[in-house]
Amino acid sequence: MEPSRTATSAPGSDVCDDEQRVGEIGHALFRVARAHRAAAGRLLREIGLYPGQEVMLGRLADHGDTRQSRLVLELGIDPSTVTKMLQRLERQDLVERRPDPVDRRVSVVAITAKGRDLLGRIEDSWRRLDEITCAGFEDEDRVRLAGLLERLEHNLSTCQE
Amino acid sequence: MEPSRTATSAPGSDVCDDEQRVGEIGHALFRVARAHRAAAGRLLREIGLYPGQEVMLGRLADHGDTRQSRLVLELGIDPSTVTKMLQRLERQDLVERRPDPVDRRVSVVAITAKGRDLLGRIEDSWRRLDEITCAGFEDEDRVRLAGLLERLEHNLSTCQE
DNA sequence: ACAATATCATTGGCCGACCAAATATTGCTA
DNA sequence: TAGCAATATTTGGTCGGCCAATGATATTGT
Repeated sequence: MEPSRTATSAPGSDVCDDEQRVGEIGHALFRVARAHRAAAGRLLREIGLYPGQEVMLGRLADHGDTRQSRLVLELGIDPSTVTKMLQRLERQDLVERRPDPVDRRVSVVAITAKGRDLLGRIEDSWRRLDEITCAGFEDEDRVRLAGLLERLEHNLSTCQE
Repeated sequence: MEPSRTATSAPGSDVCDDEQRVGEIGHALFRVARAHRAAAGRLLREIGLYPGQEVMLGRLADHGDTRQSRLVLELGIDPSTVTKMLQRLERQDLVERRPDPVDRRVSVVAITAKGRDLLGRIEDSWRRLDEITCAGFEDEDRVRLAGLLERLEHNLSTCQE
């Protein structure tokens, strides 16, 4: 979503500084997000993955067997997205799913050895991506940006509930 | 793309501060981007649009008749994405396309009156989104964030070329 | 004048992401 | 104990986004 420039110059109303800046952050965030995701996509494609899949694998590697409903909560994505992503990762033998012995509604997910073998390369990919993304940034810049992003994320997750 | 925590604790190597922070910005950016786009999606759905479409309409409103190849360059998205988005907007009578009288390879795009009627509501949507996204931000915060995002975008667009 | 190259847009395919609806199962309450 | 609510997952559909390939047209070089 990006602001239209015509919108802020409605007939008969002066464009003050506040109005001029509305949408500016959203505008910039949208463009950065798209470019970041595209760059991630290019790097991940080198190891046969798509953006988002590496997050899933990393999380499964960290936490071991996990039920899908927990993945939905902790990754913050739609249940159907989790199902389809896992189906694709399963097809590539990177994860395995099995029914819960106690609760037959539940699927439990685990990373496979093949999936685990990718973790090193995944780490290399996002390291390279961050080197690109934050080129020229001092530690102070990174800390400041991380703080601002955290506040944005908090604002956006609050509105979602 | 998000860093795996296991990755930074390789056997036999101490985890220093630098390593700990690798991927952190990318990690945060990924989550903020997703939440921001999801929130944009919800707001835009109220007026029958999808994220990205409002950028297209805004741009066409600002610049009048535009060839598709120029849209590709200025919006920074794939030609096939532009084609398909315009096809959907055309189906909704929000844009119209016609062949260039001089160069038969070229399609020229313009916003329709119906599309133009949406601009006010588009402006309302991104205004509301920015209010949510930047809740609690002082002007200084906004300026600082805008500057940092601009640097990120520049880094990411440089790597793409 | 013709061949080679470049440009423009489209198609097919895949993916993550969401929304809506459906199905199966479990838990809770009267 | 039965009925209902809640939970878990899946399916179908849509969209933006990219990659690869293709066809039509224009430009450039010989």
